[in-house]
Amino acid sequence: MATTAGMPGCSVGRVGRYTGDSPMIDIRILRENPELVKANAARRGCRVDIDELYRKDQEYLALTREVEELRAERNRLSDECRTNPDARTRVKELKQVLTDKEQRQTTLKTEIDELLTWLPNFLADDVPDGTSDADNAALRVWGEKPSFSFKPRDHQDIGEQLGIIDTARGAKVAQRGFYYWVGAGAQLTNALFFWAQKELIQRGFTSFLTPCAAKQDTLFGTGYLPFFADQTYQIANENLALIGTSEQTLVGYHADEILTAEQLPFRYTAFTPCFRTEAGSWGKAVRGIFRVHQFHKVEQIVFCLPEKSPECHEMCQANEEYLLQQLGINYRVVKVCVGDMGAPGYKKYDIEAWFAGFDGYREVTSNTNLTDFQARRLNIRFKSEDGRKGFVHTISATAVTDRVVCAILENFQQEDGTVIIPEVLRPYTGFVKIEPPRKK
RNA sequence: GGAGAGGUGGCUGAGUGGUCGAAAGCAACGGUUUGCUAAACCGUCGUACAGGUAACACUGUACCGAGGGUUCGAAUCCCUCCCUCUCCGCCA
Repeated sequence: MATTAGMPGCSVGRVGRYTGDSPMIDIRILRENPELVKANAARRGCRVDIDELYRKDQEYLALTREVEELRAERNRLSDECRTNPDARTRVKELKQVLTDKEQRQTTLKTEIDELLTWLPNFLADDVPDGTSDADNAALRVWGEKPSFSFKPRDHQDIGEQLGIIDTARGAKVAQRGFYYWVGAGAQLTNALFFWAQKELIQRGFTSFLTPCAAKQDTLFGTGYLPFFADQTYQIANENLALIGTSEQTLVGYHADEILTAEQLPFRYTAFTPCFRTEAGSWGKAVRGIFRVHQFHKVEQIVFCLPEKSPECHEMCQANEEYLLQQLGINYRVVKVCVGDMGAPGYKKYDIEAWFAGFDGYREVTSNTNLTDFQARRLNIRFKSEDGRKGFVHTISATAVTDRVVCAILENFQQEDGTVIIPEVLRPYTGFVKIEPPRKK
């Protein structure tokens, strides 16, 4: 997805839980090395004026020192009032000066926070330059493309012919962009999701069923606000949105908590629907159910110590690839370039599976190391026995989605119109192939 | 949806205008005693930011759900909001 990062001034209202206590990025980096922040923002297409931010922060710092001194004086005088009534008049005078400065301080803080809200995460050294998915760096390919003695159909055609995908009724009942899995299709999809969770649980993941709605603070904390505000379905009359991914509810799970360092990493998985408005994506990949308003996903989330996040990122990647390998789906791994990565990301891999009907590779999963970006916003810290403290790092990775089912349909279709079920899923489907409905 | 109760430090729980960043207990940490464990006793024990230090120490400010108000001074009084819990009703 193309990034829309960096739209300062595009107000999303009073968004987020951020009250100024946990900077979006470590504000000390801005203070000590504004050029670094500036270069990063520039590379990521973030339009926040870092010079302006720096100036405001400096003014804020100086003003804060003044205000604190004045308050100290006020507190001393207040105390004196108990024995010396004359002090009252002096305090009153002082208060006027103080109030003016405090108001300026509040204004500055608000402005600074608004700017900080839009600052993107830093980038890993090896993130490729580029502006779109065309610039992603191919890393490796696994498996072979299936060969066909006929022209393979895409999942839309297959789904219709087998009667297992119903987009027409999805549109009738909900809207275009919603769909039904029907019969063997629903069974196959359920099988995939159940199997994927089972595999992850065997690798130390804890299984979750999470809320499918989350409040603004949670979306803000996970970085979906303000950066992807137009992607979320807001629930009318509620401070709630439908989740765009269980990442939001799984990472938010530990908001405002201090995790025991020795117990990390925490590995979580959940299966949820994911709701996205896909505003601004009209005309892109509309065929089939590749880009829809509701899809389903088994997610991997990791909370870990900062120095472990690259390792955990690779661990999630290995899990994703393992699942596709077990399914026998040919795929390639790409390292996502700057322009194709969301603002919260530090480093991201996508997996693109082969889609025989589409005759090309298409994104099925993604895996992002967010470093401390979410942890700062959500105030998720760790503490170790030796007293070390800090913000944890989080990894957010797909395990499987409906798109993987689509890849199965396209890659394992047969000339007779049936689809062969990958072996690992057969214990969960109870059948080895999907056959067309009998003609009456 | 109807009725009520309440939000204080890791937990329990005092605290109705200053000496309260906050009693007490528990938990935790350090120590003494002990053949070991337990117990007992002594001590330490919130967070963030700014200043300060080689690093500690230390100093200041803020924080008792959130925001605003009254006051020289607010955990404490007033207003608004949020949240949680209990009971009743309905219900997968």
